Amino acid sequence: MYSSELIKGTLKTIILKLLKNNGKMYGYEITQRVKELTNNKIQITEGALYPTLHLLEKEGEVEAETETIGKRVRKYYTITPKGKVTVDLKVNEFVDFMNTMKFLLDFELDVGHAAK
Amino acid sequence: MYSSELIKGTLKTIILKLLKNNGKMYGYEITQRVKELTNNKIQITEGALYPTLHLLEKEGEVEAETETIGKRVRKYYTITPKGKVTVDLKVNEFVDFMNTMKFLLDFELDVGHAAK
DNA sequence: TTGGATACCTAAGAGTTTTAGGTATTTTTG
DNA sequence: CAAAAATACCTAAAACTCTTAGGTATCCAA
Repeated sequence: MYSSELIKGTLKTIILKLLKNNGKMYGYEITQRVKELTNNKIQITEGALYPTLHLLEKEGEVEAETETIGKRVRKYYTITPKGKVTVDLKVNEFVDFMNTMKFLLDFELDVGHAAK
Repeated sequence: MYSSELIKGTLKTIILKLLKNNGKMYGYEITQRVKELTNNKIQITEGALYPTLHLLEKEGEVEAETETIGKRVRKYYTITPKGKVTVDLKVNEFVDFMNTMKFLLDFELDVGHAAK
C-alpha cells in the first residue's frame, strides 16, 4: 500500500507541515509519523529524508539540535519563522494544483477527513 | 503562472485522460488544450510530451496515425482499450493520493469546479 | 545472543522533466 | 512582402528528486 511516484515534489511540504504542527521532531520519528498518519500509504524512505532535512537546514527553513539519549544521539528539528512562511506557500501551491487537477481530470474528493 | 514540479508523475495520466475524453488529438494540440483548460497553470513542454507519447505508443496505451495537412504531417493519437483501463487506474490512484495528502496537510478544497 | 527496531548517514542508479537545441511549414503583422 | 510568430514535429544533455542499497551503531525483547 504505497502511492508511488506521485510523492515527488511533496516531500519538503510534508516535512515542514509536520514540524509546524508537532513542534520538534527527529528524522526517524517523521518517517514513522507519516507512515502511521497515512496508514502505510506514504512511506518516506530514509535515503530521501535525511538529505532533504540537511537541505532544509542549509536553506534556513529548519534548525537542528542534538540530544543524547543514553549513548545514542538524536537530532531534533524545529521549523524556523522562514520555514513557517514557506510551508504556507507550499501548501497553498499544492491546494491550487489539486484544484486544477480536479478540474482537468474531473474527479471528486472525500468530504470528510479520514485516511482509510 | 505554473504549478511547478508537482506535475511529476502525472503527465501520462493527463495525456490519457484527454485522449479518452476528446477522441483523437495530436501532440501540439494536447499542449495547447492543457494550457487552455488550466489557464496557463500547467504548461506541458514538448520535450516531455513527445517522448512520453512515443512511450505510451510502445506500451500499447495509445495508437498513432498520421495525417497530411498541406505539406505538413500531423500525428494523431487515439487511446486503446488497454489505455482506457490504465487511465481509470491512474486517476483512481491519483484521487487516493490526493485524499491522503488532504488529510496529511489538513486543507479544504473548493466545492465547485472552476479553473480560475 | 541474536534478530528486529531504533537512529543516523551517504552514494550510485533510476526515472521524469527541463533546457536547449534542431527542422520545416503556415499564418500574421508591420 | 519580409520578418516574426505560431504551428508541428523531434532529440539529447542536464537537472532534479527519489529509490535502492549499502554502512555504522545502540537498544530491547525473545
